[in-house]
Amino acid sequence: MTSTHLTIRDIAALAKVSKGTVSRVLNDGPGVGEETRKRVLKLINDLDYQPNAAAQGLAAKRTFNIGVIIPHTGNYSMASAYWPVLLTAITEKAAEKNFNVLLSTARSEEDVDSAYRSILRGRRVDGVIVSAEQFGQKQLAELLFKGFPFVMVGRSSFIAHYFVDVDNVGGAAEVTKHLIKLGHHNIAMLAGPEHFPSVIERVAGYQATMSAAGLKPSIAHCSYLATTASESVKALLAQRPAPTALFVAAGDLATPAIRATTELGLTIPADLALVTFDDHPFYEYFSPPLTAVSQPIQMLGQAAADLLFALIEGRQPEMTNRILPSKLVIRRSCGS
Amino acid sequence: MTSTHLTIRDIAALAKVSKGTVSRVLNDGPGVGEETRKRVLKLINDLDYQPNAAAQGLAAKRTFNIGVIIPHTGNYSMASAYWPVLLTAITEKAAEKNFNVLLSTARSEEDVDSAYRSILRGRRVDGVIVSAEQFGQKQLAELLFKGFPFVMVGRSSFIAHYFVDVDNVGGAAEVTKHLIKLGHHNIAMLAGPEHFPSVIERVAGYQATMSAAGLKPSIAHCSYLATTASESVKALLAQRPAPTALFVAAGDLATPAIRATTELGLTIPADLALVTFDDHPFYEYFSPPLTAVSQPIQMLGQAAADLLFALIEGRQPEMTNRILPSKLVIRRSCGS
DNA sequence: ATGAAAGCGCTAACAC
DNA sequence: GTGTTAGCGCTTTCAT
Repeated sequence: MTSTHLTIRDIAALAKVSKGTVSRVLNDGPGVGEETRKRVLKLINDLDYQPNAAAQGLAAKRTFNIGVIIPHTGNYSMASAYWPVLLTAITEKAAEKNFNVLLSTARSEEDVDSAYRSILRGRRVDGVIVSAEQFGQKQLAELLFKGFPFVMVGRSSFIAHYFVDVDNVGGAAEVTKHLIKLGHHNIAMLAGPEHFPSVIERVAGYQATMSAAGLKPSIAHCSYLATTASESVKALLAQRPAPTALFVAAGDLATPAIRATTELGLTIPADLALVTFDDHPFYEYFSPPLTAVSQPIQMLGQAAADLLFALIEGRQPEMTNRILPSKLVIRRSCGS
Repeated sequence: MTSTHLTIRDIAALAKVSKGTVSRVLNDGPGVGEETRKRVLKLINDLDYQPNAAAQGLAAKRTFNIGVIIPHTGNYSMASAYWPVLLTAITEKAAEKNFNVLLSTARSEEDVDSAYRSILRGRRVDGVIVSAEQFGQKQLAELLFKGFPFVMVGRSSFIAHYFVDVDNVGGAAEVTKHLIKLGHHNIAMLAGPEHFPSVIERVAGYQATMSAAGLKPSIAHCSYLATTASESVKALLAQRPAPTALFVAAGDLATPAIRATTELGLTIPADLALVTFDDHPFYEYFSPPLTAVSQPIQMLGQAAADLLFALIEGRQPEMTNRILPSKLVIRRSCGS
């Protein structure tokens, strides 16, 4: 940036007013005559003047940036449309408010911490949207303690705060009911890591529905790594009587599960009905097309951003959270 | 943020040195005694002090942020793994350098302009990575004129500058050769909008290979909208003699093309061999599994970031661009 | 309604 | 090697 930039001084001089007045115009503040306001505004537009963000931030103690911290367990999860869509929705909401989005991808607990330090401690953002499951308890507690605006996507198990989430219990229950209605009695569930809230909720929805139908639940937990997922599926399917249906309760687990069934020589849906959580535009083209629980990802992002901006602007949100309904998209893998 | 923050003053006072010395320590500058450096560093660590980014930015004229402007033509392109993977690669490279990533998603020319204004004119970033195809000519020219560090992902047709790109010509040629080797003579190509450099290059690779083999090229251009893509495919396949192979030269066009063939009652690969550009982890599970040109997306992101940081740090990059090879991933849709 | 002036928390000369 | 000081470009009292 060699060229000398326009500053508020320049505008003030050209408009023959003080910097203070220009600042008032800039911030739509009161106490400026209609006459002068117009004159200053015209100058700003004509010269394409943009205030220096750092200077504004330093003086006014706000950055007009929001932070978004997203986890990515390996490259694989990038195959999912979840994060990109969420991020886009958030970015668009932010743009409406003239906010920018500062992104941090966190691969590990360590990354989470460094993201936290760099973004939050350096006061680069006015608020932050975080993934509950991956964000450390310690950092979360500090945010809460400091009263720093933040909202979680997905509820946290250890902290009560603002969050948005899909109705995991309802979604899982719907899947289970559908499978039962199709005549299945032995319905197995492949779930993610045990302590994750979303996992706990999906398990709860499944278990409650199974019990209500007098059926015996059968659950395997696994990490989000493809190999452990495949192993878990094989273990589930080795049980006797063999499950005739499999509920894959996490998006990243769908293809590993399919691979495992293929390796086992099973055909979907003839030998095994399969339903997965979190839909994807490509599932329609799978062999067979995948029945999936569609999450309102875009709405989750918008809701998270709305909540955050309410917090940032000091408005007390009416609700401390938003639980959005999922929708079961029935294709062929469940055998209907 | 109610709690009062630690500043450089506090550290200076506690260490019984001046702010200047603390600043030197902070920036690994010379002229600080080993003794004092240690003492200050310990204080910084113990108190978990983080300098205020706005103040640093204002004083030093650098932000430690880089901007990334990504286009998204509708929600659909978010199904592709392209942007998420690119973004992740960039973010990780940035994290290594202790830079943050400021994200702008641009849906339209208008968005591009507002992203530009807000990010660049406000001097919120030290450099920017942009998608050539979507970034306006005017803004690009201004960046160049000002000597502002930026690199493009995908080459621009109207501006010569630093960029990274996949070998579009080579990738398209490889696809075409493969199809010819499989015995096809009537190979049609579905390409994106005519004026996009990536499209032009892929068309060139296809045409050259067809001509060299004495075959007649047959190309349909379409927008990235699913409906126009489907129509173009139908038009291509209505030609006589009918094409026996279809080269879909853009990732976003693959599923619309498949849908069109299905609607036409054609079976892949029996009636029509199909190959697409830009691979996706899910293609393996399609019916039939899709043969695709895999782009080194992660490496593109890393290369772009490397180039940008060289520019930001004032090092003259050895190369003005990086063209990375693609890889043809053969599955069943091409009939091999 | 407007101007003047005091910072915001840093960096970078420049002294010593 | 270390302290002092003058800004960086804004916002925000406080006068007028």
